Amino acid sequence: MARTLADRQDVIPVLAEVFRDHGFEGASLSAITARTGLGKGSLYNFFPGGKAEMAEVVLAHIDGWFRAHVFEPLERTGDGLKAVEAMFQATDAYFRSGQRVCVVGVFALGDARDLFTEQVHGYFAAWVRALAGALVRAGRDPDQAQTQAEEVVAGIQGALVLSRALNDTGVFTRTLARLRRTLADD
Amino acid sequence: MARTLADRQDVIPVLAEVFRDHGFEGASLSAITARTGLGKGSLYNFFPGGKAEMAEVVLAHIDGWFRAHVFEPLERTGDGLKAVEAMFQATDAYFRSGQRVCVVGVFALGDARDLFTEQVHGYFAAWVRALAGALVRAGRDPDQAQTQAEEVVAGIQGALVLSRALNDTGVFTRTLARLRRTLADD
DNA sequence: TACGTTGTGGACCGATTGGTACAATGAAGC
DNA sequence: GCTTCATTGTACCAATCGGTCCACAACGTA
Repeated sequence: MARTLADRQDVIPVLAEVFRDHGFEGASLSAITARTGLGKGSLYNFFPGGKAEMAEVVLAHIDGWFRAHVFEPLERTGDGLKAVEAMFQATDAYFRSGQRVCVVGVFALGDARDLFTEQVHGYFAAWVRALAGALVRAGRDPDQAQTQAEEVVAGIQGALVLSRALNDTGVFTRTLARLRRTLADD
Repeated sequence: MARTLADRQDVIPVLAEVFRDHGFEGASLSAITARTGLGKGSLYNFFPGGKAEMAEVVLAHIDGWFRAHVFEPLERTGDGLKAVEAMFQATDAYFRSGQRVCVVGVFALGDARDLFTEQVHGYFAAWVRALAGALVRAGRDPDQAQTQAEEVVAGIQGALVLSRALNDTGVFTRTLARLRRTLADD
């Protein structure tokens, strides 16, 4: 029979979408096979640790994307407010204006949190910390920066839950607009 | 052997906690049996429609609690700001200051949303609508009321996600305090 | 061209799933 | 006290789960 020749790196974003759509438990190997086109021999060849390793790799991939596009720009852009604006743009793009949910958030609310405690914690802690740092560089005092960072990250997560529950991506868009204004005011 | 004699109404809150902790798919019948102490004969006697009916009953039960303690007080209390404050107190109590997550939010992010679309949508739509109504009675113009209601409900959901991810219920408490201030200002 | 290595797909495995069937037990009524 | 009915627990079912194993095919090298 004709065979797929695949590359591990190419599989990871597809895997991410399966976990995003279905959660950790809902993402069965048959759902993964259907979406990736790869049989178990290939999947276990790329990910000898099985499904848990697939999820770990997906979390690391997402963490890497956010590190490159959100956390490090927040940490390194001199102009704090510019950094924050870039964060909003990257986040809006990543979540496709509310059309896709946050895998880490999905994992946080389920049994997967117990399996991937450090990755889930680390992702959110890094985001809050990086954003607080940018706000401090924008002139906020540290306590206020921490409070606003928490508000923004929680606000984004909540908007994703509500958007999906109400089937209305406008909720996400309006929330980002409001959070932008919140941070612009001083 | 000794048998449990159970009442359907008593089982529902216990079922709710299983779905809250594990999500819809993660809540296997064996997990439900372990937590409720009931075998399948009893579970299927109470819930002939099986697991989907158990989840429906749980969602209806939660909806009923929120209707009684949150949505209707928001709709019926003449003093809009008093109603809002009561909502915050009830919500804080229900989520035990961030120690327990929102079943409906958990379902919203997973495959269960597709099974329980109307219940998930209805719960959040009712909450936003009731809160917006109270804010209008408190003197906000309707657009502002709607925006603030969305902000609060999304904020609560986001705080639950972040609290659980960071294993820090302080996030929830601080978020409620901030949302209270947001609504108190005019 | 032949042989060895690597990657693939899917059959098969034991375990668990949601659900069904039914025997046993307890309660209620006569 | 006996009979009937309701509730219970669990054996059993087919299906699916995550994972293992292996035959086969393709590719690379001598």
